[in-house]
Amino acid sequence: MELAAAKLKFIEAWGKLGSEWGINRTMAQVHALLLISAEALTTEEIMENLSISRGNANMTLRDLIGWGLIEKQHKAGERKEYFFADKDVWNIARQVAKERKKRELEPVLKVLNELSNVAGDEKDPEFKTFKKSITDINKLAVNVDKTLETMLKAEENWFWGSILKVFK
Amino acid sequence: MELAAAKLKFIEAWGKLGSEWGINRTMAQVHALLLISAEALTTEEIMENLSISRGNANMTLRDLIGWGLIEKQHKAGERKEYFFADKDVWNIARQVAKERKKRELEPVLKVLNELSNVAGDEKDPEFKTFKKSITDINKLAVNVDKTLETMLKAEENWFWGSILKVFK
DNA sequence: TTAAACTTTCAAAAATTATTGAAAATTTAT
DNA sequence: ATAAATTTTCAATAATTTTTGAAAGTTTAA
Repeated sequence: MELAAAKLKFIEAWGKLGSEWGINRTMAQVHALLLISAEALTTEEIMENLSISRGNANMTLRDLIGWGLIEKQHKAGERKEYFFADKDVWNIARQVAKERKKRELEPVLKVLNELSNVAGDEKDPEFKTFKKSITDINKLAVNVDKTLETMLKAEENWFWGSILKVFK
Repeated sequence: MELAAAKLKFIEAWGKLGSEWGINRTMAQVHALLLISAEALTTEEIMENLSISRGNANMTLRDLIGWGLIEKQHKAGERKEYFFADKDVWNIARQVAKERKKRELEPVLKVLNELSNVAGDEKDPEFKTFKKSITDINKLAVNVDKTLETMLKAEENWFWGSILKVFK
């Protein structure tokens, strides 16, 4: 396969994966494009490459900066902005984990905590079932949260070394 | 907070979480409803409880069965079908992990593997960057895959015990 | 059989989400 | 200051996803 075809295929696959996990397809594609670009690209180049509008490119790039996945660069003597992706895959994984933990896991943990304290009749099967499900989900969520917390602090080798060694 | 209000709040939170992770909101809500129901429910009851149409309820229930999260039950002397959710949260987590691994991770691993074999000019920075990104992502994905594989086979206590002990 | 009870299907409609593109805003060089 | 280059905004439009609801299909009891 040619490099150009391979790039297209990767951009498509990354976009699909993103959309299956609740991340805007275009955002994932722009990220993919920058991930496999040796050089930083301009908004113009990204627009052309992915056939998207200026407005879309601008908003998507802003979001990607918000996720901590890309950064703006400036070239000496040039007006326009260049965009460059962090290529360290472990950094990327941590950054995504960090953002999703903050945006999605933490709010749910908060709700689960509130719901853990609902008072009711211990003889009522409906109450008992509710309470048990909430408590169990809460425990699982806390474990996931702790593991992510560890991952955020860890070096890649140490993290996978620890996990895979124990599981071998 | 009243049990009724707490149930509503949980259904809403579970639905929101689902939609943020690429799972249809209604599907997550039906799952939530059954998770906190002591008794199996009929399609009719689910429709009323969540204010959704018969068609929607039917399709959603079929999908949930496809995900292995709920099952049909029949009551002696009754025509209609009842639906009941597995309440074991560790089973649920494994089931979701298993399905998403199969549906989403494995196809991506396949593509990454193909892309790992793209030939090109080692002197070309574009080729080198592409190759390195793909190789690194591939390694990460393989590690995730192995960890999920272990999780699928593991008992809850053993799994979290191993992870959290190492990380303490 | 027949018919009532119940479930499934799917084209059309509604709701949601993503994208466009042109105008407004901003920045920079002169 | 002026104007060209560039970026940002956002109302309108398009695309996608979800939901509806009524008709068709199936099952069961008598």
